[in-house]
Amino acid sequence: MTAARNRKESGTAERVLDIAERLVQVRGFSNFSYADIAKELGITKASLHYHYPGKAELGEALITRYAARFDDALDDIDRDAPSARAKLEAYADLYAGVLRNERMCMCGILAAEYQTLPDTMRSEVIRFFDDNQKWLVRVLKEGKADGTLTFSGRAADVAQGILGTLEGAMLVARPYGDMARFDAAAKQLLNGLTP
Amino acid sequence: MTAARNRKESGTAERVLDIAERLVQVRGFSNFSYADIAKELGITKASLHYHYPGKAELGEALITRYAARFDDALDDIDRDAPSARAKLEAYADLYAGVLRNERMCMCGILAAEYQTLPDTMRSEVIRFFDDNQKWLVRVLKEGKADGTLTFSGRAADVAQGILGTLEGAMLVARPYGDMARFDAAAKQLLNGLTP
DNA sequence: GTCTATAGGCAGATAGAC
DNA sequence: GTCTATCTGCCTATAGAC
Repeated sequence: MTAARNRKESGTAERVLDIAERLVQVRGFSNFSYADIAKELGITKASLHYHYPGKAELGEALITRYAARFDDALDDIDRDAPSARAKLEAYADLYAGVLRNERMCMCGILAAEYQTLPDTMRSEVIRFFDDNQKWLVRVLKEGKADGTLTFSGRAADVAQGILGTLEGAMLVARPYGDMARFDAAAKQLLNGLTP
Repeated sequence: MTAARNRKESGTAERVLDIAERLVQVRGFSNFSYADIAKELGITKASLHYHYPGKAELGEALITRYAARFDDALDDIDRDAPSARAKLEAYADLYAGVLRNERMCMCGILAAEYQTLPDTMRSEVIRFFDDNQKWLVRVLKEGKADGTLTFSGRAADVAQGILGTLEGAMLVARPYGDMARFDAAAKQLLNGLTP
């Protein structure tokens, strides 16, 4: 692991991901092309195939990086948030931040396209959701312990509910272009988990 | 309005919609083609253009029929359900029935593709959501009156929350192929609204 | 690493015969 | 209404020069 790999080296491969990431989150995976990326980056389509041989490989790289960053964000929350309840708020804020950029959660939009995705991408989408739920389960249990969260039923079910609710809130709020819509949903969700 | 229009006349135009509807709900609007429909129906692509001049017109017809049927289903619920709470359960069951066929709500999947949809389709998607929320607001108010539902905050916000939660639960449950996942989310949602 | 050039396929769409 | 034939454009992908 070189120092360069730890820094934010913006080589071409990384810039390709930056552009493709936005395109996926706005239009969906099957609604952007190598031509779109090439045009924006100022290189040719053929050059893109040097970095990512096919669209499937590009897609895998996109999810991998996205999931890793999300994971880092969850670590940050664990470090900084003073309570389980605060962690959950920060978690909802992650989603809000994505929506504020007029994007959908990458794995949320990929879930909608799931039936047309290559197998490798499917597995990564599922893993993203599973990892999120694992984190949420831990936070829910912490919240029950520290008294900042309350819920009935299995923590795993509640975690799945939280994930689905936030994904759904984004999905529906984005066509309206209405952040308040998402915020209201997030607030209700949190209220339902508050003692 | 002829008798034929009231019956389920399965002329070609209608059968095209049947096939396209399934394709949209499974793959998404931009992931099926006239060729897919033609092949399944046993006619040529060119013939499809006679019934629906372009994909945009086909898309409009799809949403229009879907929304009309959904509206009918809501009327049925209003007629048959004994309480507001029962109406809400029946509403969630509508979604469950779609998911059971391994489909996504049509307007949910179109919401994910929203940025790539023709304007006319966009308006219809929004209208579908608006109509749903209007119905939900009425049911929520009925529930407060008949004592079968409880909630705090504005009914409109709660209605939006319900819609988003169910759409999100479908979105995430479908890749897992797990109905139980959706059912658990729906149950939690209902529990949160039960006195 | 990036280019030009091109292949091969599929998309939505149209003209015109029947 | 449905057909054959065809068009134009975009897609992913590859070969090979620089």
